[in-house]
Amino acid sequence: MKRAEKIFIDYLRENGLKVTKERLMLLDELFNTEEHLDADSLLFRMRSQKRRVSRATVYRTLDLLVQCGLARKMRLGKENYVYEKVVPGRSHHHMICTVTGKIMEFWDSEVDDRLRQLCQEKGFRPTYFSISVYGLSQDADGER
Amino acid sequence: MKRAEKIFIDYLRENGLKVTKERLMLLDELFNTEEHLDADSLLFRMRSQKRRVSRATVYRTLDLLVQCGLARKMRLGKENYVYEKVVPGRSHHHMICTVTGKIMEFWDSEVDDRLRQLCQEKGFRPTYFSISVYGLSQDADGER
DNA sequence: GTAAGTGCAAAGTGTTTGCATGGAA
DNA sequence: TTCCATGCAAACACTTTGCACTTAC
Repeated sequence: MKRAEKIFIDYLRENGLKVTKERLMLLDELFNTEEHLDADSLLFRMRSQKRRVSRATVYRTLDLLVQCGLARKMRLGKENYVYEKVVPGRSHHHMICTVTGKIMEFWDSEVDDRLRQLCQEKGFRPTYFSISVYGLSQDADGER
Repeated sequence: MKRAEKIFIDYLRENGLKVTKERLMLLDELFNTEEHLDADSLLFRMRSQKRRVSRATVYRTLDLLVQCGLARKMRLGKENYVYEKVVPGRSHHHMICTVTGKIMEFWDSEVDDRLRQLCQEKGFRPTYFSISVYGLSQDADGER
């Protein structure tokens, strides 16, 4: 069994919740994509594989995945929420191209360390940092 | 006339738009508050001063203010958009307390410089950085 | 006088919820 | 057999839009 699946199942059992095929299918789908997904894209991906779930279940399951730490829920400048799997040791930030919509991930310990230091100076206890850099990716230049 | 008002009026004239009392009142109100406002709070502040405008006009005017660079539109983890005035030389990021909802501003050239450098390495041309640090502010500790 | 702005209410959007039915434990 | 989960549709919260009337220019 995959690591994430174990975490999810343990979480469900510990909380008196049920392990359903819908929940496992959604977990699987989220972890099989590298991209950031919104609820609708996830729903569409499920349907294109004939793994039928309702939109409500998608939202409810994504919530659970966030609660047990397997997913992250964000807004990246769009109107809707996007979700991404959480992989330990793979924390990262985003560069978002305002022309193509493309999202690049990056991470840098120097930035994170400095932010942590600033928090300490202000007496703020950080849970997590969300950095979104908006601008133009290389491939967008031609399209302007 | 205040700097922001001049910018706004110039922008309107240049674009064949009209300078209305509603638009000026809203600009004034936004620039008279230090906080981040959502459309409804702004509407409420206007009403409490008997400066009557409709909700639609609030949204439409905030849009204009964003377009002419006098306001910034963001999501800070909440469901709705918040707006803040843009004051030159006062760019900043946010620390958001997940318990009290309190928002602190901060700015640090070291972080910004490092981010700019990272962008350059990736061939990304940044327009702006949005950093949201979520966590607990000092006054939230007692409430847990 | 004319084009643009306003307020209102209706329509949109993305997300959440109530309820009857279905399914895991 | 007992709750919990699901699917559906209705409800929601916030934002945008169409339209008749008003106002800046």
